[in-house]
Amino acid sequence: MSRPTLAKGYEPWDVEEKWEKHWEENKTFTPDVEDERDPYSIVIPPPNVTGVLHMGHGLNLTIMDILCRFNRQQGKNVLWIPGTDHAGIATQNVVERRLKEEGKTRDDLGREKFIERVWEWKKEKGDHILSQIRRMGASVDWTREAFTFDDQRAKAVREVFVKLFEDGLIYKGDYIINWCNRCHTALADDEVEHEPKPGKLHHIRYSLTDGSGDVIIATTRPETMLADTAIAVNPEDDRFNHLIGKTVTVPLVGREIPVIGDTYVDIEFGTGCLKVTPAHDMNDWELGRKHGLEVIAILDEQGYVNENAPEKYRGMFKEDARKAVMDDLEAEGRVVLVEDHDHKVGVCYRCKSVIEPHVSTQWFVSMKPLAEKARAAVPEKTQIFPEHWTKTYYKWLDEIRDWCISRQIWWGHRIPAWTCEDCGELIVAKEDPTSCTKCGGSKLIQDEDVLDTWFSSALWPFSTMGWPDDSKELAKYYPTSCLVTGFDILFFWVARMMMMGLHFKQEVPFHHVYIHALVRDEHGKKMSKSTGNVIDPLDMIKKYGADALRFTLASFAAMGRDIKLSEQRIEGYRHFMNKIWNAARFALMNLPDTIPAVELSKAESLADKWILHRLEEVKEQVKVATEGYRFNEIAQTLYKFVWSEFCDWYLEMVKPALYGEDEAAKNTTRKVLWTVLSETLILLHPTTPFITQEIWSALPRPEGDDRSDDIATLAFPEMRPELRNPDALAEMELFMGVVSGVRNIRTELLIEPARKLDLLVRTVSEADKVVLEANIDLIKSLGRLENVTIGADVKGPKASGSTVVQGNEIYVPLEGVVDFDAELARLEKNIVKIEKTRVGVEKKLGNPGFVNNAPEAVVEKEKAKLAEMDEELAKLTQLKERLASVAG
RNA sequence: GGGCGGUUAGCUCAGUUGGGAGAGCAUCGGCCUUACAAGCCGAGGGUCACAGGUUCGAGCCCUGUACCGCCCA
Repeated sequence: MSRPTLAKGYEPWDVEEKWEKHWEENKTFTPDVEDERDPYSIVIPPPNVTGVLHMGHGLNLTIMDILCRFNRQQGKNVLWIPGTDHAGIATQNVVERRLKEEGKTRDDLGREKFIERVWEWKKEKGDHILSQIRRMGASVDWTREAFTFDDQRAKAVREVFVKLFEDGLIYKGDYIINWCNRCHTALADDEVEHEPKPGKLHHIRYSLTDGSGDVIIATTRPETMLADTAIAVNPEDDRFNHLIGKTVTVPLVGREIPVIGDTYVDIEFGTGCLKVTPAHDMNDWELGRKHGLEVIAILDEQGYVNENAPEKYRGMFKEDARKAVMDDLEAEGRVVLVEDHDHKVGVCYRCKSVIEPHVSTQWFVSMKPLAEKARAAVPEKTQIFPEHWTKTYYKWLDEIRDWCISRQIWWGHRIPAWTCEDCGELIVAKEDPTSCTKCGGSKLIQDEDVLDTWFSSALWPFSTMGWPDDSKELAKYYPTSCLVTGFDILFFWVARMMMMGLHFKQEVPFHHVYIHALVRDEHGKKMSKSTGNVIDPLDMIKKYGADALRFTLASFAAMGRDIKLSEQRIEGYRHFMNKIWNAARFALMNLPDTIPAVELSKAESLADKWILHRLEEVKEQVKVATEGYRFNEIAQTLYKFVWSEFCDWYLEMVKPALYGEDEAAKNTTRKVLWTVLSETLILLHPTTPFITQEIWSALPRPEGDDRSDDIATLAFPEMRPELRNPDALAEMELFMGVVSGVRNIRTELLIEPARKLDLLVRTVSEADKVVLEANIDLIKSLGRLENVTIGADVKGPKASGSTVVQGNEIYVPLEGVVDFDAELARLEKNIVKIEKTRVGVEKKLGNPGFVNNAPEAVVEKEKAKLAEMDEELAKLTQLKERLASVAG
């Protein structure tokens, strides 16, 4: 078949689109469930269906894709399930905003029509993010795409709700919840974010009912005093503990309330006296429950004062009520002090409006029994990486409160609970009931509320595999191998999946959890639209290609650190893509249509032996790094190998052989070049799938190599321990040292690069002499040299640029070429440099503690180092003196 | 207030059982050397936040301090 030729520079756009389509159309990543090989499975953290791809998704997808592609290479049966999340509140908000543009509200449409509108919107716009996932190159199985609100997932949700209800783990009750006035819904504790806001601390005087004095309390929310049902002091506070048991009168209201004692009260804070308002503060609610206090709510669901407050304030919005209350207190002379006080205010994680604690009837899941099992499973059944997140996971589970799962919105799984209008029976059922199970009546009213989106997300690892139905997928791929996510949803999501997995599958949902960093901007700020510092992954893909973006993200993904992304880095790695591309172009220009069948062990040239040795090391390093989730190490290892070794040295060294007449040597090198390139492509493939695929498909093969043109299906390169060759590594170091030495002399003495120089090497050993002589032509070409003389008795002219490489003296004759002062200075610089490190080593060896206690190998190494430096110093000094005698 | 993480070159960051401080970018100098100027060759640059401790030896382990960030109350 004819193979494509490569363009001069790498143009990612067409290439990426081509392979993305190819993979999806060929179902390359749809695994065979019947396949007997070991499974490896991942479920995608479903992005909001309303969302657009951001850098966090980019990182998340890159990491999962590296893992999936790598495990395919390892011969695993890999399943990666994609999908989206119906994002109840967020999605409803989006559609409501659209309606508003038409001048309508959701109530104008009614529940049924409104939900139809949301589905329409979802079809039209909602799947946008899925195409963005495709652009990242994610090797997901598109045939198994799931949605948290589709029919199969709805079935799972009902099953779970009913089962939990029957197990007594779901209940309905009055509780103080976080209420978003704007979204008109309850929020779970962890859906509330805390933002620092400037505020005031108001000191207000209450009078003891018995007339024996006053109590001054401090509050940030004076309007809630209308709902006070107690005053609390710390029983250890000698200033106030004598008040416990007395009563005070609430100003403006006239209600008589008790003074209670509780160590919860912070003696240092404010006045040391706390007003207790169970209906409007989370902590006060707890306090109220503990002390059996009355609960009086004076604000309604929209934030207006209700009929439980004195008539004067009714109908006022809370902010206005605050002002009115303060004015009236002022008039009564009860305001003692108002001071500035910055405090943290809870805001809705969706709309950022201030959260109002609110007492209402909601549905809850009892967390304690579920949490205990989820806690116990880590780290025995599920390990968290990096490990330190385990502690945070425990802490949250230990302090967990019941989970409020009802939401007062329309877009979501409606709670499968019905009330019989005739007898009041509550029916919870998987199938919609037609008649009351108790009285047989047919007037059944379904609960208006829907479930928290995270309720369905919590089932994701098994609901995506067809649960509650029996499925081959569940048998094969559950538990999943690894969950990859950011720490911001460790609680929202990960812990709850653990609970649900353990409760319903009796097994953890994943063996590993890899927590990756948050992506921030280059100054460490969280990227947000309002700050305007968002780096859009799609923009980056358009500019630099998906591979460059992926490689950048991988190279930044060191464990346990935030990522500060800058566009410059992406640009830098795009250059790397181009480097790979051009190395491949070079190879293609110099490889025949059929790669010669030469045994790699027959490779004789230093370059071949060395690069094969390095390739073995790199294969091992990449494998170990990937297995250890050290993605930055994968990137670093490959970058260095490809650029600094393969391109900078190997390709330069094989040019003469490839251009030469010696057919045997040429064929060996062709085979080695092809091997190193093709295996490196496979190693790079999980990180940069597109460019490696494109090159691979253009690459010729040896006779009998019938591997697929699709690099995504190839196995990890086999390890060839017999090609490891430490001698070649050492010889190469000598070779590179000599070439670099010459180059250094040339550049530092400002000799024109084009000018041919001579070189004399006085070798220190026969072995070194053999190595250098064997590669004399390469030394000439890489050093731009004319005549090279190597030998133990070589005498360099005094007027030379010179240096010492592993004891071998290097002379570049410079008579008439250079100014001697510059060379003297250069030698001196080298001497000083070595002397500096010598001092440290000498000191170390002079310390008996070191010589006696350190491992012998370490001591020997230091001794050898000292000897080498001494030799080098002696020679350099001699060279300097010789030159000085001529120059003088 | 409690918990967690961070502090290494001008910038962004590596540094895995404690044993010669590294990379990329940026900077400086020189090159269109026939795969690549998105490139090549070379150079400069660091009291590893601070103070103690353990050790023959600490960027790494322990204690404390300062500053920055995040989470929770």
